[in-house]
Amino acid sequence: MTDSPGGTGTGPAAPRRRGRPPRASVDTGPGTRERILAAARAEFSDRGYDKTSMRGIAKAAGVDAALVHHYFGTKDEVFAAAVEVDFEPALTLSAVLGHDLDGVGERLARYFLSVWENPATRTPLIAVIRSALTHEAAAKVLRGFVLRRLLERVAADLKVPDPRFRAELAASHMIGIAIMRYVLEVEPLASADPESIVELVAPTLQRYLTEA
Amino acid sequence: MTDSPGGTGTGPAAPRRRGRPPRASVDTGPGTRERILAAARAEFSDRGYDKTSMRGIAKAAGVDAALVHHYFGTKDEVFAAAVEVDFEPALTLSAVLGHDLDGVGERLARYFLSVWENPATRTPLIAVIRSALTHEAAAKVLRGFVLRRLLERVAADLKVPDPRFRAELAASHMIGIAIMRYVLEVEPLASADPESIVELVAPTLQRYLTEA
DNA sequence: GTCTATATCGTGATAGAC
DNA sequence: GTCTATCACGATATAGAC
Repeated sequence: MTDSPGGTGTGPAAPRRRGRPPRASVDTGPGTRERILAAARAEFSDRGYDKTSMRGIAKAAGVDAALVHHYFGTKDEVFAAAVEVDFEPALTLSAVLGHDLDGVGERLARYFLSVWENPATRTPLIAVIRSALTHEAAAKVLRGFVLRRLLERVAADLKVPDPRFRAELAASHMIGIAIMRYVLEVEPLASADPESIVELVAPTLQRYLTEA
Repeated sequence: MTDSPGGTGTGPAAPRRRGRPPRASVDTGPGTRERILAAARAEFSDRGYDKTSMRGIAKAAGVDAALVHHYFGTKDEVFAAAVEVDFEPALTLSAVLGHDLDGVGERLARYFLSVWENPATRTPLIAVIRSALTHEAAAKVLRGFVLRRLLERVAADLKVPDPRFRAELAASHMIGIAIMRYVLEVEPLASADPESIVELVAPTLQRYLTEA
């Protein structure tokens, strides 16, 4: 059984490579992979998971559709790679929660807006939120990563009854703002000065997170 | 012209109704049309616009797919008919905003939760929200109807600077709560007692809508 | 490594039999 | 009124030529 390349010579004995790793490992192309990822992020962010097609990603990246499959495999894997945001929130969150809880509302509001005002971090976040309401994989990302890890971290430092509940109320407000301002782009919220939002929202967060 | 039922007696003279309107007015079926609408609401609510198919609606309603087309025409029309909520918000809103702005935060929070706790009103709302982030027609419904008409009505009564902005901040919080509690079903928010939510959220709304 | 060609499926919508 | 049959289209994914 199992042809060894040499064999007896009876057939053409096309030497079928045996040990070749299944997925392209060398990655010679210049920035092809990165271009595809950037295009995927933009597409998922603009259209959400379902309405984004592999063809559309490929066209936006200027490559062939089969290449996307070649690099990432299935569509779900493209999505996962596209929204995988590398910033480590634990670090920055420590600075936000910081030493005491005085002024945590304002620091949190400002941190939240800074993340969303920066296009590099905003794009994958919009992609996740847009897709989370209709696609289960995206919902898992939102629930598991953003909410679980962030909320647990925040709730751990609170000194109020039902800290998890308080943290979720704060999060619900920020998610609502993100949707209306960055996804739905409802005016005048969409064009409002970030500082004017901080000014009004900070006391709310402060109350949820600290006031008994 | 036009046969009178008695006639001359030549035929069996089955008395054909004369004024019969073109589209099934009598609705002979038990509640076929209503069953389709209910199934459509459920499907749109569970899956969002894009992932809901005419075939799926038909199967859930126990009818043929072509019937859905026959009754409603296009998929967009089915959606429009399914989410068209008949409650007149202007009336109830008047009671919420009421005479003075004292306690408007609590009345608004309680009204908001009562609408979402009632399955009859919740289902089409979830359908709209689920679809709004990916489907333009649904976004139009949310933007134009819910936000425009409700927000304008609320903002008109406020006595603060930037009333529209204030009303949107309040709305963003309620939308965020609706998404986390009813769509994503994040715990413990999803199972929390409505009154405990009112208790914490009411002061926030009150401040946004009244405090200078 | 890159792309052409294609297999397979599900979609919305329509025409027409009964 | 209800359903069968079908069209035209776009989707994911794969096989294989160069």
